[in-house]
Amino acid sequence: MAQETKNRTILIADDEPDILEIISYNLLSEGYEVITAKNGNEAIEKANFYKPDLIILDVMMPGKTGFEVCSILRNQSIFQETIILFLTALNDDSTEIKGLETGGDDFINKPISPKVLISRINAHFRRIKDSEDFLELGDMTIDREKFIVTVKGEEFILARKEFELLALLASKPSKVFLRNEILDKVWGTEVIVGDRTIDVHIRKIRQKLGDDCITTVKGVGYRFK
Amino acid sequence: MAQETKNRTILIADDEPDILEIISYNLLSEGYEVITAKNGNEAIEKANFYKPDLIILDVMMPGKTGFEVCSILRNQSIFQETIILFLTALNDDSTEIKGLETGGDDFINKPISPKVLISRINAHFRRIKDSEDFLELGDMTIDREKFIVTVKGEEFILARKEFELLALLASKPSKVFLRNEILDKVWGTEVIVGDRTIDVHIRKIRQKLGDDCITTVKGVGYRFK
DNA sequence: TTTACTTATTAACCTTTTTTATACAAATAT
DNA sequence: ATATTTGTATAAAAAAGGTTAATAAGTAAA
Repeated sequence: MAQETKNRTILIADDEPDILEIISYNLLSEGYEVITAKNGNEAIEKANFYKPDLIILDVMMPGKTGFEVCSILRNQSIFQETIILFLTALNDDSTEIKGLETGGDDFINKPISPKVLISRINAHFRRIKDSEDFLELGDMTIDREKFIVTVKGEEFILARKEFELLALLASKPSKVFLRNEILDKVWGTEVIVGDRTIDVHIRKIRQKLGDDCITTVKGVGYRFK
Repeated sequence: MAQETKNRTILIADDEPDILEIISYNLLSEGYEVITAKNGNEAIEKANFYKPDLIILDVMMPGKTGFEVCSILRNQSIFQETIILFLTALNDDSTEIKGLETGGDDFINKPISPKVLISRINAHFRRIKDSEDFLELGDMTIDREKFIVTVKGEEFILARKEFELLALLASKPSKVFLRNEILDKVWGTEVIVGDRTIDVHIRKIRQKLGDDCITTVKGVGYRFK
């Protein structure tokens, strides 16, 4: 399992440097990208900057507690789907329940066995499959790593925004993506673009791959296939 | 949280009747449907029959162990997405790791706190939300995510207001929605539209899906089916 | 660094669809 | 029967999206 790179980023927030180091070491050797934070506020900043796939929060931290960090992040739309786990030495039921009800996905007691932690993390990732690197949809193929789209064996080269837009729509075929949703995920929340920008990109994709791969749902959004 | 029905089924397999009873009681009062099994083979049979959304497996059971049951189920495509949790008194790391690597989603040590168990179960269900976006009503199907309405397998495309109106009426079949209620929920409180607007939309829905799906209750409002 | 080229965005304008208003017919209740 | 409410056709208004071309911003090669 180890060695190869997973393309998945994990943020760990804990005020004990030892814990940070042990966990980092183990996650790195499993192939995860690791970001660390020493307190709650740093965790929020780094989460926003690195947009990790999974976040490990110590409950007791100076400044903001793990629970507070979790609620704040869960209120941001980009962290709605992020896996969040709590870590704590406080081994009591009500704390655990509070953590899970605050929006946490798992709750792990210290002392931690690195192997168990990794197993749990892997188990959580097993359920997430949207960011797969290679999509095969009917006669179309989308390779996120090589940035290549294939229709009936023929290769097409899309520009980056075109590609990301297509990949997003294709990640859930026949789901209608709202314009806001598209803007959030392809352009990010900070960037503001005019209201014809999406259309123009859609048009270019259609021009290259054919009109029928993306359908418009007027007043709502766009849908793949 | 308790009382209302969740429309979610949980299968519990354990050879200790006491455990079965305690967990059943707690899950039932949370609104879950509960199925029980006394051993591994029974668990497999009942899983296939009831197709539960979540399965709780005791590791040590006569006949087949929880791990064996898990592998067998995971090999069947219908249980690929099912949430599976293990329960055991064996509190050691390697067992836990084995459980998670066998395809389990969570691993809980006995003795169990029913409240913690429920919190964990709720946390797992929080990630699965497809059933809310999808309505199935007789021979009609309304998919809020895909914005598709289906009648007897045939797909219909409705405009946004038409869709929202239908989805509202269908959200509580046979409830009569007052005109004001409809205006509030579909148009919002600020917008003011003429008094024939609803009728016109109702007409268009009837035109597309047939006259009988929405009935008029004169002087009161409209009702689905 | 400059040049050539690609990509991203915007603005202007066009087309289509959706939504609403109007007018009148039909239905229903009192 | 009459007043009230709802149904229907039509058309206007509004909204949404499509298209094109121009411009800005990046990138890579010379």
